[in-house]
Amino acid sequence: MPTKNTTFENIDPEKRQRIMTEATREFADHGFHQASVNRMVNRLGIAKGSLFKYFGNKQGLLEYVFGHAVSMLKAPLKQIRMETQGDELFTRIRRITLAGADFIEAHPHIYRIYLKMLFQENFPMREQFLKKIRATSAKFLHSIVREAMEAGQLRTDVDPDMAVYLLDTTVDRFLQSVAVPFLDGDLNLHGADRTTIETRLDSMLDLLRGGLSGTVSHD
Amino acid sequence: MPTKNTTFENIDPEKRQRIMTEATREFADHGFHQASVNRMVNRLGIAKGSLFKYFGNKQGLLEYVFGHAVSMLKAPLKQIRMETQGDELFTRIRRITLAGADFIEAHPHIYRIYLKMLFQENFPMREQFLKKIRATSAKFLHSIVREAMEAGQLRTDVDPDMAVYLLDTTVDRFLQSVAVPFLDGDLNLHGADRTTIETRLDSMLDLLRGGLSGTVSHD
Amino acid sequence: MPTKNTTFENIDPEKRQRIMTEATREFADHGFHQASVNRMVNRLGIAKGSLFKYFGNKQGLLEYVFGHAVSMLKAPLKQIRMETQGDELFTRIRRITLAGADFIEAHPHIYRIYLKMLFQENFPMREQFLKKIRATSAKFLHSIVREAMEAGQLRTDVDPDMAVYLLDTTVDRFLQSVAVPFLDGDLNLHGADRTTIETRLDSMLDLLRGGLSGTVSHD
Amino acid sequence: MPTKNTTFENIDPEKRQRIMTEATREFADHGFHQASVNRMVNRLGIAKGSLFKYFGNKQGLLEYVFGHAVSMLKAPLKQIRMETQGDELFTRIRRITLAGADFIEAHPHIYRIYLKMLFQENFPMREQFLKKIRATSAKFLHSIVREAMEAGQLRTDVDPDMAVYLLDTTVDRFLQSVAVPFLDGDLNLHGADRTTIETRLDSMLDLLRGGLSGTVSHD
DNA sequence: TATGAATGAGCTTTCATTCAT
DNA sequence: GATGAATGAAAGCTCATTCAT
Repeated sequence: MPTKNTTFENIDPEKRQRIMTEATREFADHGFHQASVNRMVNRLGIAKGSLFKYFGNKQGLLEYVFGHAVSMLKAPLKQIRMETQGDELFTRIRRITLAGADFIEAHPHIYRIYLKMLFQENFPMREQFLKKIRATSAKFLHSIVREAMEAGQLRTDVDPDMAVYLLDTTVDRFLQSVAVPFLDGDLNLHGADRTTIETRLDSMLDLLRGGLSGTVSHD
Repeated sequence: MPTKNTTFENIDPEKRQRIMTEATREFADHGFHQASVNRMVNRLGIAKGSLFKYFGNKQGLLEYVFGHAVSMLKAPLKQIRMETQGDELFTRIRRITLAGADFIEAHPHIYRIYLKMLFQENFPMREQFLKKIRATSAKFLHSIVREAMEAGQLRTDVDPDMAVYLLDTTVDRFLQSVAVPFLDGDLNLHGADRTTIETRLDSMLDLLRGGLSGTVSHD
Repeated sequence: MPTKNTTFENIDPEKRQRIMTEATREFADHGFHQASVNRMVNRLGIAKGSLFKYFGNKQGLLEYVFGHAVSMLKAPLKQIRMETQGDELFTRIRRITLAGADFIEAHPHIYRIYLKMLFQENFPMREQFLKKIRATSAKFLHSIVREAMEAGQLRTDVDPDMAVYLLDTTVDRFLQSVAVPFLDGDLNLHGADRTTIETRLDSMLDLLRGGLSGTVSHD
Repeated sequence: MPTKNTTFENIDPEKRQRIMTEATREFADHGFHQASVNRMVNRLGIAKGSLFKYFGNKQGLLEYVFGHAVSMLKAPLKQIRMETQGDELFTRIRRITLAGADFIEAHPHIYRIYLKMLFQENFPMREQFLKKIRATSAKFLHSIVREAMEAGQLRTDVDPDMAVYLLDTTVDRFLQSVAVPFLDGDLNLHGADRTTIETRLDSMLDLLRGGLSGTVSHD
């Protein structure tokens, strides 16, 4: 969540929006250390001192951007959880994944910051940020897996942790495939249109459903 | 593969090895732009000019390091392909995944460079490097999927591209879970011992096998 | 003396006092150039623009602070001069020195500003300020030395200027020893209690009396 | 003493000298925080990076300058101590003071750095530097006071610590009077010629001798 | 061939001061 | 009269790269 910051909160909302957009883009393009405050203020056409007045330092800006991003994620996530209450497990996963794809399309920079943070160990606040994100995600998946087990939609011999992990992995990597080139194999998911994405996702979930819920041949 | 580089190839092999190790570590720790040639030469105790004589510039060094890494990957990969010729699909996948885990444990820096490259768009040579790697991996998986289909180990209605994608995804993300914190959920794969890794992998492949090859309940 | 400054003189006296205290502290801690107007207004919780309205610029603030300090010095100095009228030379010096130590204890920041000004050549208004202070001090000492000579309390062959210088030096350095570490040798004057200070001062003046008056009291 | 610094020690001695002179001047003029590395390199006509290569950072430069200054002080101090072995106390003090005045005239910047350090609490390394200097000075004075007492040149009832303090004070302040305006009263010691300095010093020591030794020479 | 001193553009950050509200 | 957002020059410091020795 945003740091208490009276100056930044008091300026013209349109300007505020431009700064957030530009900063998000810069961090998405370059990560933290390689992001340049100079570049940002030059592109924004504002004074360098202003940015430091708003956020204290470069890391403060990052934290604000991150807080802003998280706050944008919360609303749609909560809505989906409620809307799919009672639905079958894979229907829910499908909805979540597509919502993720929509979010990535609407806010590609935010997702790229998240990916950079995952694989750049010296990203500031990395541990705190990632812990929070992964915990939220894990709690969510655990709850829907539990509900699915109680509804008899999952094989009883499946370790719930493993099920959560597999679903997480699949959803996560699917979204990476949509957002990042080189990770989508011959499925051409990167930058694909919505129809293609849905079709591919359905195929994939179908295969997963076989393992998680189906009768297993080698029993 | 290594750039043609007569000067570097002619120096004392031990020194050559130390330089490769140090450079690999630096790039793994800091990515490309944030890696510091100063730090490398200080730690190595060699002259800065030497490094530039050998590799022209920082990017040249990276390319050499990358070529060196790829050459180290080829041998074990080839060996596994041959050793598992004729084995069942999931047995082969299992072998490949465990070989990957071994490689990561033996050469953690190389794997971290690869991960950094995946998600840092401004990594030099990124496109070329990743295309080559993913192509190799895809070709390999396609060939064993085809062999599995011909041997009747896969449902006939499964799209081969989708099967390759799903296997790739699963193996890839499993290895990330072993190497990177925050990606292993409650399975505690990160930094786990060999036994744990094997057990988890078996559970996971079991679930996948259900989907890819098993009798499907909703047929 | 305070610059004519109607705006500042008209504000709430308590606020005025807080500003003076904070500014004095800041200049005492950091000298002139290193003092930060930002820090002051942050600590005071007032608007930056207000300070500049009151004093024009940073130097104006310093001048006001200095004038304020001088005005606080005048009263006790005048009182001592009158109270010790007719007393023996060293009794007067003793009273003055102890009054100085009291002032330093009551207003440590003021004394530290004075010391900083002495040895920082680029302190604004330095020449004017120091000339005024030293002139006051010199005039005072000259008058009591003259009175002492007329009263036959000093050797007749002593150069009055030299006597003034020696007394000034001794008093001045004694006060520095009380206020600044590293200047008190093994006498431990820095931060000492009043009793210790008086004892040390008496010993010292005793030795000086021997040289200046030609009589050694303890023989 | 100078930090181990191979790069700086390897460059052209003349350039090295120019850098030391310029840096000493800058610190003498502006203290530490207000001293500008930019200004130094501009005046020197060298690259900014070079200075940081030599000394790591601004503080490293200061430490080197300080070490250099101390090393320049040691030789003459040692020589005087030996040359005046067996001389009468005040003869020794006289020699030391005049040597101090010579040093200040030859190296005015060094002395001004010392003064700045005394009264600027946030001078880096201040405690360590001052402790070392004052300890050396105190040890020296203690030894010659002890020798004087053993030779019967001091009143037996004088506290040796007090004698050391008084001598230290007097010498120290005399040197300040020579180096800094506003501290010399009507004696006009600041910037005075050697003859004037010697005459004033003799008068002053004469007065001190009266108090410390119990004999008044001019009676 | 190997060295390492020199470079200067670039970085993040601070600050006194101005002025529209 | 009070406010506080905006400014931009200057600060300390890092770095890949060059080149004379």
